Amino acid sequence: MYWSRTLIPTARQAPADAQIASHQWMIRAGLVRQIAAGVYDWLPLGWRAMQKICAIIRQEMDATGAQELHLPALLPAQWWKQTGRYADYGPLLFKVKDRRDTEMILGPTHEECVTELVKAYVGSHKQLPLILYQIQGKFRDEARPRNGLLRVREFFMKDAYSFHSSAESLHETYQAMYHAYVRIFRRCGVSAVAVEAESGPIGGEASHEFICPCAAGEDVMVRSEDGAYAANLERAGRAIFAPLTLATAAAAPPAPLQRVPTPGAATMQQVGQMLGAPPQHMIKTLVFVAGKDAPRPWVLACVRGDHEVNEAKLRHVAGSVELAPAEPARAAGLIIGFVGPHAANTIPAQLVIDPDVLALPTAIAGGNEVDWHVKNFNWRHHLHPAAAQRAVVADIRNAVPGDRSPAGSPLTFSKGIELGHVFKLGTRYSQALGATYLDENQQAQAIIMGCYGIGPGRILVAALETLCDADGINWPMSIAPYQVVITPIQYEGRARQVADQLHAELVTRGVDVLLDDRDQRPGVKFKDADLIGIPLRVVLGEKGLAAGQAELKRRGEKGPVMLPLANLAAAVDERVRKCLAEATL
RNA sequence: CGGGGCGUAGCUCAGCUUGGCUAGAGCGCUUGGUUCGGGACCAAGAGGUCGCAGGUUCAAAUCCUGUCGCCCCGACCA
Repeated sequence: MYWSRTLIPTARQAPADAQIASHQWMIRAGLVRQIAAGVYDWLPLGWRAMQKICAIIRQEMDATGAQELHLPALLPAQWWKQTGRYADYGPLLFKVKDRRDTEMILGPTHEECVTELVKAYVGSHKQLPLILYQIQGKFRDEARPRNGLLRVREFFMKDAYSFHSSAESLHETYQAMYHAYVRIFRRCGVSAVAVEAESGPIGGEASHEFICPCAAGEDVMVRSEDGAYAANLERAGRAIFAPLTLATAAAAPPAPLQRVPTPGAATMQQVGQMLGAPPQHMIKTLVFVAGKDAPRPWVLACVRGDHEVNEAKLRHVAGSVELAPAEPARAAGLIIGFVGPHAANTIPAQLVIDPDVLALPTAIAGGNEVDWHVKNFNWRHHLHPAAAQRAVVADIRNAVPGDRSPAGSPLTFSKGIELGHVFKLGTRYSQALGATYLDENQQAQAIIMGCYGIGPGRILVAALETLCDADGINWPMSIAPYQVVITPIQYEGRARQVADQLHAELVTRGVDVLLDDRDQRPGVKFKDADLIGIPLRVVLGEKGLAAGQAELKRRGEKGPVMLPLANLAAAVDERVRKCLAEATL
């Protein structure tokens, strides 16, 4: 490709709106253009990189025996209501109506769609296992798109879905996908750490996330110093030393609950300041409702004042829960902001108590009346037997620095970008939608499923976040929009002749090459080449040509190497292959 | 959804407090010339519904009201 015929709008300045490095470089290098919050044009250069990433994903998916297909973005809302995800996704789901008022959605993911497909055509165990995948646009009506291309409303996604007649078969495919993912990220030149994850609203039983460590990431991963444990924050477990029960909790010398006024102080910080006590000595009690059908029972989650309730962990012990709306809770006597565990003495609520907060012999807690807290709370003395009987002690808080892994190694916390996610879904979707097969005994069984997602756009963002330098992008050879840029110092005479010929030969050899034929000063061409980050640059200058030589320089390395003009294309081609091979190792 | 900030040329921004001539600068763009190994210089140009609507006023980029959009923090989130 000749540069003068491309659309590569490089810019000296990034727009003020672009905050993170990847976003700034993407715009300065002319990869994308923003259209609306979380909506972007992919310009030719960015689209080439994206296609390279997708090609690698396709190769690795195909190698696992998966088959690519294409599914619509526009989907009937009906399917989503059937699986319950219409409600679960809530406002995150893009909803549209057609002219006949039929409710449709723009798919954020395609479990329903692909399950309906398989339901229609797969009826026998002999047709299983089956792996299907798609790479296409998906939609989410994000509350707040942000961080450039990291959190957007329309995005590309590779989603693979597997269908099985046994848990063993699912496990086999899960492992195959896991290893394919490791290869994909390595080939794309981005680092990725596999961490245990919650499967979230998508449902299912086992799950790993692949996270690229970098400061701009929105995910928190938790790893143990011994390297044996890695999980995301939502999932991360911790070692509980000397576990307590309500019966063995510390019994402080009996002291009556002392009411203390805390006008307007509904947060731990406010209460702590007002009473001059650190949050570690306070009990935070959050009100949840459980189940789906009214009357939904109350669940009171208690953690230490300086800790955060982890809803996923809470669900493991209390089932499906969500934060209670303030008004109904207040009507029931649970004054949000001033709730204490002893509310369970008078209200039939289940207490779920984190071990750390149970270890407090005497604590400050909500007073169960507006603008009042209590001092001297003790679990043994101030909880009635009935309430204590309903109570459960379990790890329900987020891990924090200072915690140890389940095996006892200190935990470290770092940020990262979620690049991919693999799930064992089980039969959640097949059951909801009636996708069954006949087994050897002619019995109908729900198909067992797995699903495996990768965000190609996030791979690109991760590459930019981790590989750029002061001059611009430094693409890995494998996903660079062009592999080689030819830069004649002046595009005329001998240099032009050599440049044209090298370009033609490289094209013939299948090398992605860009020839900077613009009438620009050398400085401009060098700056632009560095900015858009082409891995190999061939410079044709007067002196070199006179000596029968061209310069070959690797982006990011100091000096060039001189190559003879004879067999120049072959030498460049070989260098490209070498770089590609290194990435595949 | 709560809090904060911002909308003036393709990009970065000034002008707004205290209303008043033809709305400015740098970068980018066009034309001509001189240049040519790391974002050149000179000269001449093109380019604007000052986000939109309404209001106040003799007069609005500037003041008032509403509205739309974008960014950041939080809440939320396969």
